[in-house]
Order: sequence, then structure tokens, then C-alpha cells
Amino acid sequence: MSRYNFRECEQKWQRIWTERETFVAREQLNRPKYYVLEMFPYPSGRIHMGHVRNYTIGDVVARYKRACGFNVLHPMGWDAFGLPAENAALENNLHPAKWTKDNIDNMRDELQSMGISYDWDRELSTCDHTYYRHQQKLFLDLLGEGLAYRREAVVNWDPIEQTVLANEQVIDGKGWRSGVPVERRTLSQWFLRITAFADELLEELEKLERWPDRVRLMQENWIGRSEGLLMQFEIIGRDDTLELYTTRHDTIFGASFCAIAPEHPLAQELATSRLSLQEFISECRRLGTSEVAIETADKIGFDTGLKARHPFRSDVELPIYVANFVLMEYGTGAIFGCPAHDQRDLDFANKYNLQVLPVVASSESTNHGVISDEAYVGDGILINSDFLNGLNVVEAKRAVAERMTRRSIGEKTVKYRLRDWGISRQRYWGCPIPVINCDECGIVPVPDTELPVTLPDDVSFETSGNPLDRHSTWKHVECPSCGSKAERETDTCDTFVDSSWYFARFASPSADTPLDRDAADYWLPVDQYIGGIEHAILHLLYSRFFTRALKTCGYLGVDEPFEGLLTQGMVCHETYRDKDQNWLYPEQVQRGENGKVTHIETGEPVTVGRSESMSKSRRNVVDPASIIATYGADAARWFMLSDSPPERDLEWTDSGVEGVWRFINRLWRLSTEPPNGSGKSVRPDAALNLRRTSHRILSSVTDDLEGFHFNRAVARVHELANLLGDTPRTECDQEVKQAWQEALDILIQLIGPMMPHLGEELWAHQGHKGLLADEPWPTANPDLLQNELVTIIVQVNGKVRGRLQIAPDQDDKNVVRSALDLENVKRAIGSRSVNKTIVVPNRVVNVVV
RNA sequence: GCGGGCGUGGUGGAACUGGUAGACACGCCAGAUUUAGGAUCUGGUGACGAAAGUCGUGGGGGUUCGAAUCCCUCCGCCCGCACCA
Repeated sequence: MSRYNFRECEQKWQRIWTERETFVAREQLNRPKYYVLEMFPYPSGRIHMGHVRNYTIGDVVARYKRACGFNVLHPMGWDAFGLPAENAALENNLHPAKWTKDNIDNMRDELQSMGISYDWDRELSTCDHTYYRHQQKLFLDLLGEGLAYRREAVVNWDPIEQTVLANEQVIDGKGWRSGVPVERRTLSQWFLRITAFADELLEELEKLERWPDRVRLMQENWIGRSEGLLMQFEIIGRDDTLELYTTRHDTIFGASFCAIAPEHPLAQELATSRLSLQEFISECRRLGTSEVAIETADKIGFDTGLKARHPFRSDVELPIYVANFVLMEYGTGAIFGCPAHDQRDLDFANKYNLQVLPVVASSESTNHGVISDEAYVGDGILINSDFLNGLNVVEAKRAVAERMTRRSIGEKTVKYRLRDWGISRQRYWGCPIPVINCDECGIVPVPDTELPVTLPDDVSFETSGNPLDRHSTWKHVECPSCGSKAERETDTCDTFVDSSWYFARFASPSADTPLDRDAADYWLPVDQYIGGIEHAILHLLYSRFFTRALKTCGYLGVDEPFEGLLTQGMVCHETYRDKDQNWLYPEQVQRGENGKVTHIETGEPVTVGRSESMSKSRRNVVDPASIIATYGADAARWFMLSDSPPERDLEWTDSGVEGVWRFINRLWRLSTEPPNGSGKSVRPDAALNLRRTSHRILSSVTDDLEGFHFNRAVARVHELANLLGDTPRTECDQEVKQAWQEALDILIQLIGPMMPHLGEELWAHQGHKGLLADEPWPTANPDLLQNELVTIIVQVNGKVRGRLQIAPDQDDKNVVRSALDLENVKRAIGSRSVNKTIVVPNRVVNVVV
């Protein structure tokens, strides 16, 4: 019994595909295009199972669409800038460029061993100046369009590292490495004006029909459109007014205080002369800028002593507090607090003994809206509210808005939670922002002819802070405008910028301009994008924004970058712990005959935990490279597609991949040593049965691949393989032999996109001359899909009592007559009389007695 | 707290718009073959029952001739968002 030599075969076919440029994509205007893209990886050095799943799914789609006649673009690249390279540089004394390049080389090898149908000619890397020079050009174009700008913004500042930290690098208000409290510092930062497209980005989510609903919902919440009222309150004893924003103007008569953000200009102004307020503001700053940090803190405030006059009750004066829970970034940075109907305001009021006046009474409530610890935020009837009494919330909002608008102290306003995108990073390993800061001329763009602004190689990471900032020569330049001494911008771009347009660059990866318009027009948008749900908001929203910005600058003609989106689930594995609760790697444990799991080295029992997503910290990881070395790429790929639907989590098991390996060898034997029929009886209709089944399965696998139901496709292929194994391929019966061969060819074509190496090998073994990869997708013969007989279920009172095998599309009366004739049905009816019968054509007869 | 999703054998999961629940696979059991096997082949495998049959898709209720699927309610798990005014 022979075995499939995957090592030899996989390498052979990968070589042939490369030699024949099978997957090299070229623009062909007369052919329909299909652009499949998987989210490009960060080059960490090794691929993990998540990549294997992601790229396998993408490859199935690419190969399938290719077979269907589409001109497929399926590229791959590297999201190669970012912090890990700098950390590695520090730890291993390696230059980030060198570290990144080595990692890319290794990961490329690993990816290539998977046999994915990438057009490697289009490979790009974001850290390569041939890529980022164009990004710099795009940045300058955005600057010209007013879509990029610089302003002061609050950041997390690590005083030891002398650097800005991302929110996720702040743990419990402390720097992740330094361990010292992070400060909120105001720095000049670059922003992209994503808010200019807030409405469009929200509205057009609706059009993304091939996106998962939950991703669209997440983006909707993230953009967070709200309709409210912008209002002016008189500040007693001052000339200026306090501008605030609310969506609950109906509760205006319940207002008992006003609160402003620590960064609010009024707070800043008052702080200059009051030390205690300064201290309070810095206390708020120590919280960090992350919303989570602000959220978990107690609500505290500082009474400024100032009062604001209530707009409808001139006798009521509201104390103005500076409060830590008011965000400068949202609305106007100032609110009025109505404790009875907002939980935060209530917590705050209870702490500072402020009045809690209920103004909205729930229609069900029996206590006239009395509030203790829980604010009432629902709808109801207005009380204690002067001219609003008796109205509901919506009516009251309208009434307040009208009156305030008439008095010119209020204006209906739409606000968004979405904020402009801060892209400044005080780091080395990123795309330099191509501007020069001149004392005379201000911000001066680097002239196009001087692009790219490349990163200097001679940098050290020994000392803290941004290496670009302390570089001896790099940042000192002449102002391109006036010629006087000036400095380069030392901030680099957030890596999300790099990934916001790479999909477009793939259309013309070596163009001299950022994008070749013709190529972009041909290939874009991406027809199917595939990646993890973790990018549901930021990456996808930034890319949607960037696409619109690029359209504004005339680079492309589409609004939406990704027409279809598939978010695949994670790869999970059981977890293991020893008796001291230390995590163990799967290869450190073994399962004995009795099902007991023990530590291989110590023999001690191991606690098996539930399956969780593979992660290094839990050690429940399986290295794709070792799986590919043991069972081959096709086995890993097939496993990734079996069992779980792509959008759900998948559990990796040893027994599962062993099962795949057995299946691969079964297919191999079907092709090389077909069952000869010794000792088996051949059904008289064996040939027809084979043909019907193989065409039915061809049809359903085609549907499954169209709908990304890979697990169902796998099941159907198993079914066909089972039937082939059960049907002797007798040499004496020409009809059976032909049907068998046809079915085997269909089977091979069906596995082609999923197990491409095995597919090619079997295809060649069957004597076909060309590559399977070049073979058009087969079509099922409709005649063979029509069944000669259908099985109709016969129910009595909804319970199955028998089945009929009859020709399809029969008259209802005939069907009922045959049904009532069945022995079992007669018995079930007994002496009762038939009340009525329901017939579902070709499916069910239900006899009601 | 708000929003979304999910709950089906020992396990992963099938079941299209309500119409044969458990496809397919893993595991397990029995047998064959083999020096042996983690290889291969055959048969079995939701529960209870000798069988006819009964029960069965997280619990309870409802709509329907008929419910895993629709509605209500409760329980459990997962994900996202959140001092957003």
C-alpha cells in the first residue's frame, strides 16, 4: 500500500507554479477581475495558526474564482513598520531594518511552503522607501487638501522613556516598561481629518452588503452620531458664556450643576491664578488619556466658585465644576449635570451634595420619579419643568430647542464620537512625516523632488526618546522655502497609515506615482477581504477614510475599498497546566490509554483546561511549520477548512489533523489503486448512481464555495470519496468504469482550491496534461441533478410514520393515496378518521386525524 | 449598563425560505487482516426499550397540521462598546 509523498510533491508543484508564472496577475481589460486580499501580516518572524487559517481561506477563494474564469489578483506583503522592531533592536542589539528583513525572509519561506497562489511579483513592504516615499507624497497631498493638519493634543507621556505611549502601553496608569506614572502632556501632533467624512462613513455602511452586520454595527457605534443642542449659559459676573452640548435638553429643569473638562480653556484660565486647581488638573492628567482609565476612576470635581445662570429660571445659579469625567474631545468639553437622569451626574451629585430633582417620570412608576442611587434614563412625562410639564421626552426636547433657538442661546447640532486620527508617533521605525519646521515660514512641505525622506541608518536605541530627534545631522536642514536653518519633523506615522492604502498599491506596486490610475480603476475595489475581527473598527475605518481621501486627491475612483469582508474566527486549542499551575505546551503532555493526561517528563498529572484562542502566554500553541513538516501543507489547509465555519472559532486537535492525513492517503489510493471489486456486488444502477451523486456534490460544493461554507464543502467531498471507495471500478463494466473516472476527476477538481498540491498530483496521475490550476471549474449536468425518485415523508399528526419513494411532482391526490396505503400509516391512524391532509410537494405528507 | 451573537450526541459541527434532527468528521465499541501497529478494511454508535415505540436541539410557555428554525420569558456562555453629556 503506497503513501502519498507530500514532501516531494508539494515542493515540485510549488516550483512548477512559479516557473510557469501561474499566479502572476496582469491587467486584462476584456476579462472580469476579482481581487482577493488577506490582511497582510506584521513580520514577527514566524507564521502562526491564525495566519494559516486566514491565508488558506483566501487561497481557496482565489483559486476557485480563478477557475471560474476571473482574472484574479491575489497579492501579499508586509506591514513592516512598528514598535516590536525597535524593542527587538534594543534587546538583541540588532538594527530594526535588519531584524525586519530577516523576519520577512523567514516568513516568506514559511508562507511559500503553504502553496498559496500569491503573485509574489507584487510583494511590497511598508518599511521599504519604495513604498513609503509614496505615502509621504500622499501625506503632502492630504496636507494640501486640508485633510492633514497639526494641533496641540494631549498624549500619554512616559517621563523616564521620554516618549509618547499608546493607550495599550499604559497599564494601571503606568508605563509598561518604565513602571512610572504616565503623564498627560500636551504636544504638537499631526492629525488626519477623518471627521470630515464622518457622515459619509456612517451613511455608506448600509451599502456594504457583503460585510458582517456586527462589523457594520461596531463602526456605527464607533462613529457615534448624536443629535443634540449646543447651548450658551451666562456665567455670572463674566462677559463670556459657557458653551455646552447636551442630548438631554429635555432635562434642563433638573440641572443642578455644570462641569467642564480639565483641559477646558476656562479651567486653564482659572488655574493660572489658583494653585489648588492646577493640582487638581494635574491629578486628572495622571489618569492617562485612555477612556478606560478615566472610566474606572472615581468621579471627582473641583468647584471653581463660578456660577452659570439657568437659561429658563433666572433665579437659579448652577455651580461650575471642573470634573474628571468630562472629556474635552467630545462636544464642547462642558456639560450641565442633571443627576436624576444620568448615572454619572447622579454619582457626582451624591458625592458633592447637589440637588437631585426628578423631571421625567416613568409612566409605570408609582413613586413620582423619586431618585436614590439609580438615575432614570427612560422615556416618560415631564414634571417639575415649567412649560415642559406633561410633555414626553421627545416633545420636551423639541420645545426646549425651539425656545433656545429663538433666544439665540441654543442651536440644534449633530456631534460625533469619532475624533480626528492622531498619526504622530515619536518613534524611529515608521514613515517619516515629510515636513520641515522653519521658524520663519512655519510648516513647509518637503518638495516632491526631495522625496523620499528616508530614515537614517546610524541610530542608537541606547538612550530613551526618539532617535530621530537626537540624531546629529538628519534633522538639520535648510528651509526649502527661505533657505534659513530649519528642522525636519521627527515624528513618524502611525502604522495604521501604512495599512490604509496598501491594498490600492498592490494594483500597481512598482508605479512611480503612489497609484497608477488605470491599474487602480481596473483592480479596485477589493472584491473579497479576509482577516481577523480584531480589525473590525480601526484598520477598516481608516482604510475607508483613506480611500475617500485618495479619491478627493484624484488617485482613484471608488469610495469603498472592500466590497466583501469575511472576518474569520480564531484558532483555539486546549490548555494544560501542571500541578503548580504553570502553563504547558501541547508537546509537553501526553494522553494515556485511560484518557488521563500527564506531563511527559515528570509523569505527573496535568489539568486540562477549556479550549482557548492560541496564545504564547497560555502556551497552547501549535507551530504551523512543524505541522507542515509532519503532514504537509495540504493537511494543514484541509484541517483549517473542515468542521468549523470560517467566521467561528476553530479548535485545533492532534486527532483531527491525523484524520486529515488518513483522508489524504485515502484519496491517494483512490487514484493510484482504485477498488477492483473483488468480493463485492455491484449495484445494477452503480454507474448512474455515481454520476448523479458526483454531479449533485459538484453542484453543492460549488454553492458552498460561493458562500464560503468551506466546512460543508469538505463534508461533501468526504461523501464523494466514500462513495468512490464503496463502488468497485470493475474493468468489465465500461459504463461503471467511465462514471467512476468522471467522478474521480470531479473529486480532484473539487479539492483543487483546498488541497492544491494533492490536486495537481492526482490530476497528473490521471493522465491529464495541463495543470489543475489552469483547469476551468466544472459544471454539473442539470439532467443528472433531477432525481428519478424523491423520498416523501409521511407523517400522522406531525410524527413520521413512513416514507414513500415515488417519481417527483406527482399529483397531490396520488401522493396522499399512496401515503394512506402504507401499513405503518394505517396502523398509526387506527380507527380514527382523517380530518385533513397537508402536502408539501416532493417533501412531506401530513395526515391529521 | 447598552448593543450583538450563541446554546444541537462523548467532541467539532450539518439541517437553504418552518417540512426525515444529528450529514460529514473526530472519538469510542466490536470484528477482520497483520509479527505488530498509531496502517487498512467491515459493522455499530443521541437516550430509554427485547421490540413496537417513546423521549430528544439550554429551561419553561406560545403560534402552527408540523418548530433546532418564528414569538414571549428565564438561565448560561461569548464578543463589542461605554463616564460620549
